[in-house]
Amino acid sequence: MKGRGRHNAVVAAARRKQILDAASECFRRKGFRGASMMDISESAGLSTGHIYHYFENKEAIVEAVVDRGRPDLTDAAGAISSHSDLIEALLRSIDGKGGRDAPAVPALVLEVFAEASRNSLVARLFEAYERSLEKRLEGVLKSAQASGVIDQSADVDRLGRFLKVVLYGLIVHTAMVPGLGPAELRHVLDFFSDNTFWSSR
Amino acid sequence: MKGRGRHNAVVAAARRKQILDAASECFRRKGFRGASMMDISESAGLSTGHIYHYFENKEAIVEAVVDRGRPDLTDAAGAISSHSDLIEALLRSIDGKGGRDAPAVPALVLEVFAEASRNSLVARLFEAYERSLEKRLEGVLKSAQASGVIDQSADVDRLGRFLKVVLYGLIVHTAMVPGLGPAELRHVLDFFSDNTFWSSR
Amino acid sequence: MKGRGRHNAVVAAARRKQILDAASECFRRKGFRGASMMDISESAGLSTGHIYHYFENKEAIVEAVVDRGRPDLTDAAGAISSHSDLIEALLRSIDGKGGRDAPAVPALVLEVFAEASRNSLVARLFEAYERSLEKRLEGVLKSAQASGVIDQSADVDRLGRFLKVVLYGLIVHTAMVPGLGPAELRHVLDFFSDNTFWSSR
Amino acid sequence: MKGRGRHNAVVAAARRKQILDAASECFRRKGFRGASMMDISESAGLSTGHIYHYFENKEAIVEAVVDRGRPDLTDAAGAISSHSDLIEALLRSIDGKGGRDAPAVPALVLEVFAEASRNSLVARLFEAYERSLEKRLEGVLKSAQASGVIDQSADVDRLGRFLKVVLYGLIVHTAMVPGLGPAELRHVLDFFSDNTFWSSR
DNA sequence: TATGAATGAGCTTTCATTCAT
DNA sequence: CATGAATGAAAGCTCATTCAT
Repeated sequence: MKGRGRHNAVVAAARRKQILDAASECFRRKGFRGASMMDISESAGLSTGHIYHYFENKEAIVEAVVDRGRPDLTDAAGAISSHSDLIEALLRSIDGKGGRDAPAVPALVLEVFAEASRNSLVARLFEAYERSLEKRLEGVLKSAQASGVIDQSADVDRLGRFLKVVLYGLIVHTAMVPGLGPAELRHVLDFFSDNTFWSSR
Repeated sequence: MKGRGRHNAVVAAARRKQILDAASECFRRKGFRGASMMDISESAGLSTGHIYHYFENKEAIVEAVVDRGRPDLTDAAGAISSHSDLIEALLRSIDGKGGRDAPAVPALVLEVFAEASRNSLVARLFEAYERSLEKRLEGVLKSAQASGVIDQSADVDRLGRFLKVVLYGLIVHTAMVPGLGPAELRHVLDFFSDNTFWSSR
Repeated sequence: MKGRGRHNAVVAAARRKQILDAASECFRRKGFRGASMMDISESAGLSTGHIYHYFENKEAIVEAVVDRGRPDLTDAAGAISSHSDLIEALLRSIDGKGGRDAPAVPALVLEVFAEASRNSLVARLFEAYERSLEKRLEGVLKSAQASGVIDQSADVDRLGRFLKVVLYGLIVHTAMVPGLGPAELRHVLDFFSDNTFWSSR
Repeated sequence: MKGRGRHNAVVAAARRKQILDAASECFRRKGFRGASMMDISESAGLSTGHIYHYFENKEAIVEAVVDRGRPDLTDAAGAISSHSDLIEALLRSIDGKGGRDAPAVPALVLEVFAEASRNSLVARLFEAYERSLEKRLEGVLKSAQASGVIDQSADVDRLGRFLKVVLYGLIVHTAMVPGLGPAELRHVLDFFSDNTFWSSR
């Protein structure tokens, strides 16, 4: 029974992921309100009713999707020993590579931005998102400062706050301009590095 | 008949504004999809059916709301003779003071960002928004360069592109963080001016 | 005042005709339910509200349109001295030339047929239509019998009843088959005359 | 799963029939436009929304109702060995006994006639109806000719075209005159047989 | 566990009718 | 007489959610 229980738990986790993957894709394409439960169930390959075994309602799915989009902190502390490392680390914060369970697709993040301004639960989740992002930036910047990429005298807190805003802007920009790849994003960030406080160039 | 016609035109324009004001508020609070025609009509103080005398359908209202949020270019060319002037001009681009018929409320702009990625008409209007913003920034930066606030050797184009991203980020930030006022925004932008290419500080 | 009164009556009659003409056309194209009061008012070239000065409501317009479509009896008693005369007289009963104030356009008559089976007032008007048609046929047939075109021994009553059914069928056929002109209709009726009771051929 | 699938198919077919029966009755009483989806759903005994599991929209219901009213051809080739047989076969073409899945209720056929002149899809279905009727008449007449009921020299094509018109007229007549039973219809058709080309009387 | 039939509230939109001007 | 702004009651349709199987 215990073995079966554990097996069930594994299957249940897989089902939840299956549903959240489908939901994320639907939300990205149609928005939280535009995507119907049937869209999601068809996309996930199971029946509409079955979804309600894993999530209480649509709202719960939205929350779960928003929640797992939060940036992961574990791998962020990689060594930052050059400009390139820094830029790459920043880019990873928005291109989804730095996500936890799922890529933080920009178009979906925009949806979260919009939803957060009217859904208090999503707003709270967004705050967690923001905290994660700040922590991550702090880690990256301190690592960069430790290796001398950033000048010792730089105000890392202010720099972090500014960078957060820049990353938000990049998320918007990436979602809106279809063909925007990492190369173009790097150009924007390069400008940033050209005109500042870096110790070694 | 002519007098009546003119009177009607005036009243009609007032009604349209009345509807768009109500719709903007509803959209801001509930989103484009979440706000119902009844929400809008009640908020505007007229019957649901009556709205259809002024707008063909809900989509047309969305378009009109999005369209009138586009930044105005006319007053952007004020003289930029100091850092403060520049920062103020930039802030005006996002706090709605620089709008045309209506303030570009950040939360509403977020809605536009999200909607643009799936509604082609809104996407086109967003492009116009982006062009307006670019033009406006170009004007501001050239004015700043002319008066020596920005160094002659600065690459105004790249600077403009970067600033656009920063402004997008500020819009997101402003919409998400409730108590964020001009003072805090100025702090973020101050950082920008501290670390760059300015000729006179 | 009296002169003005009479003038007003003339204008009023003209307005009513103007409205009924427009309504007939709209009803023909969209059906009684499908045509809106706005369709009719636009087509008539006056305001929606103004129509209510001349007709109590839409129902009254329907009735008036149905009523004036009733075949006219006055000119039916023309001499029937040959087969051709007879066939032409019958054709006139359905092609609208025999109408009173307005042509009995087949597609509109179909609308009346359908409406009559559920609208008791239209049903009563249809009965009047049927009586008129019967009277007309009786007149035509008696005239034909008087001139020897139809045999004296023919049962004019039964023949009339049969012809009425044939005419209903022709109305349906004419409305449904787009290119159906008088020539084709004559062919159908010719068959009728080929195989019957005519005294002189 | 398979058993359930088959069961579902059976239930689904029953539901479709249930809906179409209810819709036919509603359409007959109120017309295609006059009958609302709520009328139909209440009459069918299920919820409004549920109907949309079986039909894409109201238009699809109209089509299905019109389509299944088309005369069936399979049983039309019964032997026609007497006048009575012929008359009965013709009557069966309009009284619904000769229909496929559902009786072709005259009042409903009138609705189709009227609708066909403005709804292109119904128009196409009506053409199929007309073809079916023609085929059926052709079969009946050839059978009658084979058994000598109709003279060998008769032009069966022209006769068929004429009969089609007569049948249309009878449909109109039947729908309009409430108490019209088979007996009266037979009288009208009897007249037809009295005055023509029959070989054996 | 899994299905999808079933519900009913709510959506956008249309339209006959009224009425202030 | 004449207008068309204004109303509100449906209309067709969608969809989150429930539940019998």
